[in-house]
Amino acid sequence: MEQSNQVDYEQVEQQLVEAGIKPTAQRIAICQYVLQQSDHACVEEIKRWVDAHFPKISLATVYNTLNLLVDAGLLKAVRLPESDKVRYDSNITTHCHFLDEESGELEDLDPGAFKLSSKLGKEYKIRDVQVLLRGVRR
Amino acid sequence: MEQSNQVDYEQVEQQLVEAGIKPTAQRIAICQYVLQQSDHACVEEIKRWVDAHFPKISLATVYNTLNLLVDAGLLKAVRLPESDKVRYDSNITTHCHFLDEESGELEDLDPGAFKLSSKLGKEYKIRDVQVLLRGVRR
DNA sequence: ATATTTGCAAAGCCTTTGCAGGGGA
DNA sequence: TCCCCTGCAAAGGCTTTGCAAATAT
Repeated sequence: MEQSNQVDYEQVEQQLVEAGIKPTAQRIAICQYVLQQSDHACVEEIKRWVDAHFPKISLATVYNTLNLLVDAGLLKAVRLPESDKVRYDSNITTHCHFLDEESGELEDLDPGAFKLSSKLGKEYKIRDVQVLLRGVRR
Repeated sequence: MEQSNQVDYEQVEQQLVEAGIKPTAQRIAICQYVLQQSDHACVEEIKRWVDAHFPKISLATVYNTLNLLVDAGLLKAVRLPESDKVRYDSNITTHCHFLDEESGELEDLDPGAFKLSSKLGKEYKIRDVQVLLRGVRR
């Protein structure tokens, strides 16, 4: 497991090109983790993974790349009130998060599990919806 | 306008006592703003207001007091992905926020304007719900 | 050859903390 | 008096930035 397989590599490379981002080796490495494998990872985790799978990379490059991906719309940045750390979510569809306040774990909820009905006036143009449920899971 | 009136003062003092917080002059000053007048203010704004209405206070005390209020449940901390700054919300009921991405303004939405229905399994014990709509308002 | 990207280190921003001095009960 | 609070300054954590060296086309 955790092998950097060829499929991921090429798929990610193509995603970058399509987004107008030059697919450097560092960026591809980061994307293999962040777009394909990780789940709400923070920079620290991303750096750790890349360090284990790529000869050498600087923290600054990790940050630069993640910002690039967010700006390109390939990734969403998520920030929880209790932490200074940004988490990165490759699920860019509108979905709902559940935060287990005991474990700190953040998970995606089944989109069918809830429904948000809005009766907002037409003056509101909604571009994104973020829903965070917090509690505990037994 | 912006007078520190007696009604606010006493009301806030009582809230603090009820929450088990010693009502010092600094804390009351902060609360007069943050519990009574401000709307999603950040520390910077709070400090500015208090400086204008109270002889002298340190930034550390502002932070300490806000954390105290949050821990006591009198205030909610809100953090938007695009900012490092925490905002403080005295509306502690479950409600929905709208962020105008052009002005950066955060407003409460009418609770009747939307509804969140959840069909989550019983293993989920929800303690809080945070909904943020983002977009523009014409 | 030329335009980008990388990497290091330093700086930046917001928030927290240690500790001495001060004030209220 | 005694305890808690305040305020300063320093530290802390995360992220960004400046700039020179390295890289790719």
